[in-house]
Amino acid sequence: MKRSSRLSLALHALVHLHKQPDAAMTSATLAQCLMTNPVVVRRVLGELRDAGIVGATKGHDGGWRLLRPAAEISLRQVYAAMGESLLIRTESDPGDIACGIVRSVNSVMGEFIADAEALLAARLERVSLDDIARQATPHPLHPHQGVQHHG
Amino acid sequence: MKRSSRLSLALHALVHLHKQPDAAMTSATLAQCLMTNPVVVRRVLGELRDAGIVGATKGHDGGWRLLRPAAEISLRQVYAAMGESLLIRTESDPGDIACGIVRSVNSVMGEFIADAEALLAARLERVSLDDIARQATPHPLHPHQGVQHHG
DNA sequence: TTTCATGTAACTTTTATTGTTACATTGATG
DNA sequence: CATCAATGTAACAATAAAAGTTACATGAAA
Repeated sequence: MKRSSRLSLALHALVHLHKQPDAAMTSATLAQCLMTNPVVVRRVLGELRDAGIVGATKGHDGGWRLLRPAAEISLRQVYAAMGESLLIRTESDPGDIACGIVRSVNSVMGEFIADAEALLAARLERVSLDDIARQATPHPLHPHQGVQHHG
Repeated sequence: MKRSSRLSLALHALVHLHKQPDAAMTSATLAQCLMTNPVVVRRVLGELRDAGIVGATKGHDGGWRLLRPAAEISLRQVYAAMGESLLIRTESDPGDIACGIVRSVNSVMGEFIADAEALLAARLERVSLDDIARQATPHPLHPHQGVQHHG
């Protein structure tokens, strides 16, 4: 896996854990599913563990498990746990801040970004891990749920 | 300038052009203001030229000018001209799409991102280049305008 | 026709991310 | 208690994206 974000990697792993609720999955197994490296899996899931979303056990039959039902894990929680922003960085180099124009560009954009972050977080709160899992194996009577718009 | 986005570079350049309406500014002069390279300036402003936001003239006394009043240039237009997304990429590697879970993660996130893009664009439409310029040299009676929230 | 500017291609450097190796740590199990 | 199997983490290598640089063609004005 070359060009993916940690967020979608995390979601992918979480859905796998959700679909295998009876046994823990090792980083090695997950790495095969995600086409990446076990250490990368541990790095990403480690952050979700610190946030109380998954649990890890060592030793025989150890591995990773979901700690909560998928319907109670929102994408907002996942993305907050990763400490990642959905928005690109727009600030300039620290050296530039002497210029008043740079400062005001940073200030205006910074306010905008902070505002937008909150807005996006509120929308991510409405999508759960279960929503993704259901779309992966759609129920016959509810073939396409999709993201909830304009709610 | 090492770690900055093209968008804030563009905004910074545009404010400089706005504050010097009588003469064209060369990429070399702008590069000094922005602490970067003339070619980088030309690359960024070239996209704004294609979008009709700035004009470039060659030869003696040539350089860059704003083609419209700053109050009529919205940040949405600028960011659209750069063909850049404010949101990070979340898709996985093309090789992964065989997995149904990856497809549904991509699908859910893709819908979300598209939705969010539209939302952010609508908000950027409300901020103009003039808003940034006024904050850089605040008017005594309106010392701090800020970004228009919740309007 | 000389000069000064943009336009652009090609390449180098830098930075961030991801992948990898190696090893310490911890818990179950015989 | 020794062993095996897993996570935890540090350190390093490889890769990709972004920015910086050089070089030169093109066009407009004096």
